[in-house]
Amino acid sequence: MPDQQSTLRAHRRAETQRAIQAHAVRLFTERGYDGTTVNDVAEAAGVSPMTVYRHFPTKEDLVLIDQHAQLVADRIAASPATQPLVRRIGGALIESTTTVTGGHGGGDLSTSGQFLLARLRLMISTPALRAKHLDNNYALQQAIVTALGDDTTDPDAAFHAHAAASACLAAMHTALVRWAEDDGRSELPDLIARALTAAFGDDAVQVRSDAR
Amino acid sequence: MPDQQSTLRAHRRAETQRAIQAHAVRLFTERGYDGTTVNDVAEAAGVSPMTVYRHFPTKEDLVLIDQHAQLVADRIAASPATQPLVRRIGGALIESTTTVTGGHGGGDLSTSGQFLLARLRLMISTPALRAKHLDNNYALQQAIVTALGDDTTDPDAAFHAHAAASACLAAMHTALVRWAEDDGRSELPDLIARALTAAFGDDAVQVRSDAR
DNA sequence: TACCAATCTGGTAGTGACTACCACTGAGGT
DNA sequence: ACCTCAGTGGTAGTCACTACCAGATTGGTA
Repeated sequence: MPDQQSTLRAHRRAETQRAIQAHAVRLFTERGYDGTTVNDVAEAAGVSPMTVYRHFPTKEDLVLIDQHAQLVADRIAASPATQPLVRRIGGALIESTTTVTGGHGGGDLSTSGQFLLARLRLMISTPALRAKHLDNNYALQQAIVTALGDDTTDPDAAFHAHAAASACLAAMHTALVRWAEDDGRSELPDLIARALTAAFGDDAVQVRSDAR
Repeated sequence: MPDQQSTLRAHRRAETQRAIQAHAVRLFTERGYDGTTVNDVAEAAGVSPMTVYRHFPTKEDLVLIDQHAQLVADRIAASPATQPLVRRIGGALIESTTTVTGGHGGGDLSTSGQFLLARLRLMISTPALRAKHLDNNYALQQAIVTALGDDTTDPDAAFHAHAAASACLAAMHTALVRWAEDDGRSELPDLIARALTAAFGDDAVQVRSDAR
């Protein structure tokens, strides 16, 4: 069965994709996003401009592509439906972020953490990237509402879910900005929890083990 | 003094700007945003493509430009600093929206209301417009935090303000989407109030005179 | 082993948004 | 009447992105 149908092919594809993205983020950081053409990225990665477009539909996706959304949606669907919306969503955001950043202990970041930080800085400072990233967050909001699984027939319930999800994601974005300003020195999950608390009040976030 | 320095000139400038935008929104609605070129808009408005770019820096701005942000910032600055953040911000959003939509009584919309609705529909359905609109909301968030006037030296206070502002704006955006889905039949200020309540709880929105 | 099919890659020639750079016109104030 | 300058238009160019087509490599098959 074609599950891992051609490991070699898939692996090579993933590898060139990773290489292109790495060169892109490096060049964007060095020369600026607008000061770097897609041709520059292709040349640096040793491929043709065509190949870049095959792996990344747009120039923005060279920075923005990740699989965070799927992670969050899965956590949402797995959360107990008895809790209030904001807590379900906020909890999923915090947990999935913990997975991504890895439970490193406060100090310096791993290589992947530095890469994430570089991408985040570009997202925040470059208007085109920031705009598309916010739109991706909007798509994530739709996914979250779907994953909540509450009855979609009641328009009021759907409205409630959308309002809660959008507000939670906005708070998370605020935490991401703060994290980038701190150069990743703080614990991102803690920052998200604090942002949620700041927006919704103390009862919005579940009591945690308080590892601070 | 050059306050109203050349009424005729300023008036003509504002008039062509308005005409270009009207034709743009009409064409985008008829043929789709991506299916309409800036040249098409220029031709329909009877000006050269150059002139369009003089008045609107980007194609997206043909739909997005408005002065809502200034209205909100003014209201924020005028709000009493004693109230909680979410209430100050939410109140300003509701009040400024009431100003924009005009206190019409439930039924059909004025011409300007229809125009606003058409623009909003484009913003929601067109990815490029949606992304830039969300980024404009992000800029508004910065403006709101500044207008709050709380001491900017304390990073924690600033973080709190950003989290609250972003969450409020997200809730408002949810209300805007719902309003567009209702074809503007509901009262937008009421929808915003409901979205804020859905996200933050009953105590987030001030009790209103209930003019319904 | 020879063959087929699908995928990966590269090239060419566009379209369309947007940006210099320059020239013309007409309104406002002296 | 003259000067200034904002407003407008034209040309040529850059760059993101998209068909359309062609060669190469890999995986499975007769």
